[in-house]
Amino acid sequence: MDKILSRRSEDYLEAIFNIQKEKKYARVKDISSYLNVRPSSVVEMLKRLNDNRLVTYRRHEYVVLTPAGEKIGRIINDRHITIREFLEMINVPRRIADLDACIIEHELHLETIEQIKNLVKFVKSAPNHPNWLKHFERFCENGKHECKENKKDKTYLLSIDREIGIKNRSF
Amino acid sequence: MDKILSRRSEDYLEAIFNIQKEKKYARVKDISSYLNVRPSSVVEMLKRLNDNRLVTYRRHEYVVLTPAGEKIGRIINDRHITIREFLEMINVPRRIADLDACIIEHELHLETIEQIKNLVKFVKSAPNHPNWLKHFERFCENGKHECKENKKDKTYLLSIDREIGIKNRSF
DNA sequence: TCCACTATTTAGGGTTCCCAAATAAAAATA
DNA sequence: TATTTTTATTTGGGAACCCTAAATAGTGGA
Repeated sequence: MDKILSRRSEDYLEAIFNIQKEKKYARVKDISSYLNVRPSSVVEMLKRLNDNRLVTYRRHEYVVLTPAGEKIGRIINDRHITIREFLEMINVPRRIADLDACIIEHELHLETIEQIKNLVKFVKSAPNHPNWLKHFERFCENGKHECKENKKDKTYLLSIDREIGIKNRSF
Repeated sequence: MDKILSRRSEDYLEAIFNIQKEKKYARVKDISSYLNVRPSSVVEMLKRLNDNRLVTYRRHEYVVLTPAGEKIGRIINDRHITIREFLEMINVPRRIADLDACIIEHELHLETIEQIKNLVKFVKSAPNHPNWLKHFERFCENGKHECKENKKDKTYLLSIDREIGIKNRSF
């Protein structure tokens, strides 16, 4: 399942996907203003996407995603959200997180996205979630772990070692 | 400090940077084989980079990075390493981590890279570093945190809360 | 019907990269 | 040094992608 589509095509699909969430189907004008390009550019792209069976497009009528197109639109959108969430989680400012998500949503291998998704879930669902983040924030500020090497840590660590089956920890 | 260079130009700078680490200066042939392109393509690019004062290039002589070019080459390479480290840390297979790093090393905002770098440092230097990773691995496998809600955890969490100044935790 | 809005076609442009073939220069070797 | 081999450069072209302005055509509401 190699990369067929240009990233720009994916942008269009994502745009249509998002527009469709609001209004049964997208019009050229909608897409044009969503992506900040001229209508003629949209029409050109729609033809391409239509040829690739990613949208159903008939002149002067409507544009809707085919199942294949919707799948891609959804995936790209999902990646966007995942990446943005991850970046925000590690304190990248929202605006930048969003911009960077726009870029890399197109580029990453499945495995990579999957792991980022896992990481986000991991941190979010951790029993000490808000804590982890606070901890990280402090680390960003002063480069140090704040609760290093005290007794309770060791107790805790050893208790986990036991749980997950590590035998010898060298502190 | 906006983006001037194409990602491909950055690839060339990174290539030259890496070649220079071995052999005072890079030759057309070296770059050509490093990037898997024909010599004529290299020459063309070298001219462009020379015009932009990113390399010093005289025909039939040598190619070296200018300070400006070296700075970029180093930055891109550094990003590559950072991103790859991050991806490997979250269990993306090495090959894929490397490929994806190749792509996104060009694209991200400074702030984003900075935070990824911080994250890697944070995890690596954590007192319970290998543990964190093991923990994450398990989570990837079964989607659950393995040491949830036991007493020792709570003790640990509260101890950290105290340290970083959180008042009321709702378990 | 006529206007205003939207969509489409046409024709063209720009960027970025790449390559093959011919040529030229440099290096190696006889 | 002369010749061969290796490397570099120039020239000319091309493909992929995306975008636009201007002219034209279609659609729906007043």
